[in-house]
Amino acid sequence: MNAKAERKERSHQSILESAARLVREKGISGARVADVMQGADLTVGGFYAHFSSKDELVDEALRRTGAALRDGLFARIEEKPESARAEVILKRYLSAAHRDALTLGCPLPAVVGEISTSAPQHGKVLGAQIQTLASGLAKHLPPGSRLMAIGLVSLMYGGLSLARALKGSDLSDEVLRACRALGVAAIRSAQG
Amino acid sequence: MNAKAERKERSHQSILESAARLVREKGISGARVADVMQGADLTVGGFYAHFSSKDELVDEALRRTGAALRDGLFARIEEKPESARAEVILKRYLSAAHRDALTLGCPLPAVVGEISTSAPQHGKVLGAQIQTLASGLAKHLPPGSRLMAIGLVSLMYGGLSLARALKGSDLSDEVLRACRALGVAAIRSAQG
DNA sequence: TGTACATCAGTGAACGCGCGTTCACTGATGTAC
DNA sequence: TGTACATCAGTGAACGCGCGTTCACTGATGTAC
Repeated sequence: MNAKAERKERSHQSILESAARLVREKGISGARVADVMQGADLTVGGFYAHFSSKDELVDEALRRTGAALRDGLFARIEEKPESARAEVILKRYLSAAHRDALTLGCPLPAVVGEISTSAPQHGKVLGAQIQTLASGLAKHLPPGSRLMAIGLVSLMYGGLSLARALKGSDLSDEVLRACRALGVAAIRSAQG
Repeated sequence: MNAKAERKERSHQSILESAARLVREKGISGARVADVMQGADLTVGGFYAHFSSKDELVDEALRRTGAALRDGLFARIEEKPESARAEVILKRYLSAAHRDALTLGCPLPAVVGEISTSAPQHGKVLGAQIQTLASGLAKHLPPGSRLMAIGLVSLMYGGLSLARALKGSDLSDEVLRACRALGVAAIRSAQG
């Protein structure tokens, strides 16, 4: 029970990574089980040896993409001067690079809209991810800025989401620019 | 060709209204043709006497919901003192009532996420709606506030979208409150 | 160590259901004379 | 005005396809003795 279990674990991770990519790019309903398996170099039938349902996979994929997003946003943030950190996080999130990297980065734009018509557990998972993200951002704002962090997360999500939906038009770039300006002004005024 | 044409026109409007309701509530893919027709007290088969495809219906529904949203947001806004107007619009949009009125109000939360995987024309229509909304808001901000208006629209959309996705949790109300605070601060600082 | 059997991840096809679209038909409204 | 025919919005069933899930089977890995 060694090589066999290891191989299975590798497959499990491949499936999750493939699902994470597809969920970010096409949302929950857009991430078809057959496509997920193909992305992991496997065939559909084997899926249920790893997950009891698509919904279970989606829950895990949401947690994984949330963690990956935070890793990226907060990476090496201690290297920046303390007062610049929140601004750096905001600008990383609201960058053209992040908008264009569909299979990486934030899953929220693809996922939030279909949450209320999908399995209720997904809403719980998403809520937890958003809380965690806001808390992470709040650490780089003055004490007592919990609500401000939530507002900034909403602004970031809203901007990225619209920018992706409008991708290819001038408006898409303007949205990113406008949200960065609005966010930066808010952060600076909070820092007094 | 009178009573007949009138009846057809009434049906046409019923179908559009039904589609507008369903698109706001469940998004594009969630607004099934059969359900739309049922909502208009008609049966599926008759649909294609009115629209050549579901995509054509969706385009018209998006335009209609956009116009209805603006009507609501900007209604009787001249009755308010000039300096309070932008704030009133922001608060109308980011209200719990608007969050809870799924079949009325803004279609963006249900629709934006699936735009990039749906018919390209829908993206065009949506872009135009967003432009128009931002322009309408800009009229109630100091001259030259186009970018600020775009940022505010992004914030409003982001907040409402998250609040609807998180509906039922405390976080949902906090999101609305946080976005109102952030938006109000931005408007006031723009007004100097 | 070798041999017979057990396990189980992965395959590929099938099943059932939902959805957009099509189509033969109906019956009320309208037109021709 | 009345009568025979034409039109066409709306019906209800069927079609085709996509998708989640199931299932009989395979073959490599592991276990018992």
